[in-house]
Amino acid sequence: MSAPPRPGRPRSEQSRQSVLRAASELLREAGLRAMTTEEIANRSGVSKATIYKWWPNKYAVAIEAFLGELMAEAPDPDTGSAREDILGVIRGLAHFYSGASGRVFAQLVGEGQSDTTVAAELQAHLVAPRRALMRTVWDRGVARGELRDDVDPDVAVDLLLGPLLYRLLLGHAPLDAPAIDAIIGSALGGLAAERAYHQN
Amino acid sequence: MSAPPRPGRPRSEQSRQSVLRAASELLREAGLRAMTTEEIANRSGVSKATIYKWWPNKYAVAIEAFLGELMAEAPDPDTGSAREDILGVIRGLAHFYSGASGRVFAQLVGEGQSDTTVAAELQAHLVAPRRALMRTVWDRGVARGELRDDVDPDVAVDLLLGPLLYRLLLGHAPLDAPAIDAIIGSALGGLAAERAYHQN
Amino acid sequence: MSAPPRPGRPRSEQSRQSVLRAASELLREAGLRAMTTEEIANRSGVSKATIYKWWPNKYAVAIEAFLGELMAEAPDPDTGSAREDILGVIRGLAHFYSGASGRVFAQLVGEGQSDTTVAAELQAHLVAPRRALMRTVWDRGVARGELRDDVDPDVAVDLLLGPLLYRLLLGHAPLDAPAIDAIIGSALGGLAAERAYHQN
Amino acid sequence: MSAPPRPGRPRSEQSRQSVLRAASELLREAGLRAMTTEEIANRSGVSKATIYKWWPNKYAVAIEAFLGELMAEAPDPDTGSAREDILGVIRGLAHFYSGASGRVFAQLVGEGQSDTTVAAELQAHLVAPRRALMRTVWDRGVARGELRDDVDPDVAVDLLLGPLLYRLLLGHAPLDAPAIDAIIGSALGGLAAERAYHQN
DNA sequence: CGCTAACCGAGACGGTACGTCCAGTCTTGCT
DNA sequence: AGCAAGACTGGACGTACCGTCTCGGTTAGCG
Repeated sequence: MSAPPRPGRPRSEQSRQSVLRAASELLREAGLRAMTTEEIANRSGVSKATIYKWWPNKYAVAIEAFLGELMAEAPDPDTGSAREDILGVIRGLAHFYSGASGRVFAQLVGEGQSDTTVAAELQAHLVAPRRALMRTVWDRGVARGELRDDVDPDVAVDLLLGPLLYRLLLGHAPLDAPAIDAIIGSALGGLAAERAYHQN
Repeated sequence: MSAPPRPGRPRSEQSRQSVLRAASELLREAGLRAMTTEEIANRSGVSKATIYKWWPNKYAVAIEAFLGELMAEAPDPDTGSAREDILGVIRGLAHFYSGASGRVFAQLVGEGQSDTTVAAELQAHLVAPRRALMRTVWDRGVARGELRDDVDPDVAVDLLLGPLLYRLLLGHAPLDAPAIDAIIGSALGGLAAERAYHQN
Repeated sequence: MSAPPRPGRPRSEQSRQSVLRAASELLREAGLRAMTTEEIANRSGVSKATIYKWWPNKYAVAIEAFLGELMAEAPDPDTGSAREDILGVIRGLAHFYSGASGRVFAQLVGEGQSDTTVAAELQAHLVAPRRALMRTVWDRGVARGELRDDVDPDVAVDLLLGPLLYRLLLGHAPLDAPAIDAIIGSALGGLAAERAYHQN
Repeated sequence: MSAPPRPGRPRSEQSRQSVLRAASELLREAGLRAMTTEEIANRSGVSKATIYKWWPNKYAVAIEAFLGELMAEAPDPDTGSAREDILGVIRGLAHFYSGASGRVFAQLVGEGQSDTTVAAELQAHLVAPRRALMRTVWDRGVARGELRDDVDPDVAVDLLLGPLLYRLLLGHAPLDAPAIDAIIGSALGGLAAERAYHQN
């Protein structure tokens, strides 16, 4: 049931948490790049050697700290209406992106462009789960006949989430409630004037 | 009309080009982060002091080098069909994103998450022009009655470009031709099963 | 008579010997400075905590390991001739200095320059006994009238042993048999051309 | 005549001196082992990177700092008497060994036991010159008939200098004036009771 | 045609963070 | 109690890169 008692002094849970807490604060105060391992060590009272023993570099710490904060996964709203479900998920996401966490997330994505490890971690822990949730919502809507069954689900998810990321990372326009509603509305309704226009 | 003739030796055009060429090579070979000013100086035969005299830091060099390569702006296809115009523009963009330039662009966007200056330069020189082009195409489609006139053009552009950026930056799915066509097809046709479903 | 039986598990003699044996090997293979407590622990199968429980630091382990190897003290030759006695002692010493033990000894002396404890241990266990032996030989020679009775015995011992240490520690010349004989011969005979020259 | 003007900014002589001065102070205050490169950088106002550019490690800095302090080489007394010449040189040396410089020198010799580079530097700059001076004095004494011509000069020098080093490094007895005189007196006069005793 | 201002290559420099290493201590649970 | 295993603090190490700063030498174009 519990972990097999391994010999030797066990890893200090308190140290782990102090490090993650300190990293979390620094991420908000200074940002990912400006945060230094040294400062994490100072704030947390945990020595640099210990930090490097458990994490390969500050980005790994940042990701774990960031994930720890998200606590619970975003819940599946399941309102009975595909449109409302989608809006629910996306609004939650937009709210997350708009706050301090959004900046940190964006910086992690940025780092991921040059650091494969960061990208993989992000993919596994932050991107995939959200795509999966959206996929669940999508499949339900299709099953109920509210959403098109001739659209590749991956494409559909990209169409719903892509614009948010685009705004978060390029920052050319806000991510407020009206914007979200307009984006989702247009994604569902389509951009072409005539339905017949679509013939893929 | 032309530059007022200033006293003293004029800036060396050859140095400028050597630097940009060297930076360009390094961007492809090593990536944005791994590229060092020192190495640009070595390869170009231009001293670090001169580089710092004309550019504030290596990111400015990278952006200028990167822009110089793009040469001509993407042209407006203007085929007579809004759908074809959009496909033309997006296919060109996807091709660009899929190559080596795409990686560099992604790294620049990544850097922009922590560096306001980089973000602003990207916005001005790489993001805005493309949005503008897409906007032109969009407006023409609306005028011809092929595209909806009740959708905010900014939202429409986000819907068309967002999924591409999403795939480029998160890398969860490819950016090949079939994917592009599916994305654009779905964006135009909408995700909802019934047109009436849309009522924004 | 025997040790008072203390409560609890007694110190493991086997651990002690494993540590000393491992330290001994490492001293020869890597030298005093490069030898780490960690490695002693690994090789000996004795934990670092146990090592630090019984020795204050790695130098103490090194000294004890080193002493253990010397086993028997150098014997007093007592040949009947002071000259031969001196040569016997010094030759033994030179032989010892010339081998691997000599390097270790030199490194310990080196460490003693910055670490008082090491210096004191060396003094007590390695330097004093040899000086004492040499002093015994000296006194016997004086008593027999072979050696001068107007020379401070400490000075005499320094004169006989000093050149050896000098060669060991500065390494400017070898410590082979002819060199030893020449040194002792000159020390006994004196450097001045005329005996009368000496008038201290 | 002067150095050929090499391109680039010349090495800062001021930095060099600041580093050496700071190292010198620290050697006296803290000793060789306790002195850190970091602290040299702080005191001197010279960055660590610059220090590591010009010296491979703190021991190289220490040696250069130490040598710089010795300024002039010890002069050849040349009094006309070999005995007086020897006494002059040795007394100067003993005085040097007895002071703060002596401790530093001893620590350097100690370090030299584990670090070949340090040993070589010491040999070249501190040991060899003194042996050379002593050799000069020796040869003159031999030429004048005051010193024995049947003793290997290297052995003679070892006999004169060895006991000093021995006392410096093992610290079993002082290096004061009477000790010096006794040592040199005995070295010249020899330890054997009868001159005939010597027959090497 | 020579003056002079601005250019430029070479490379030293201060600063800052990095990631590593080792000494020595502390904490488990087993023997 | 002793002990193996191994986590932990503290602090120095040497490296790397950034952006600034001298040097000496070069190169327009004005006077």
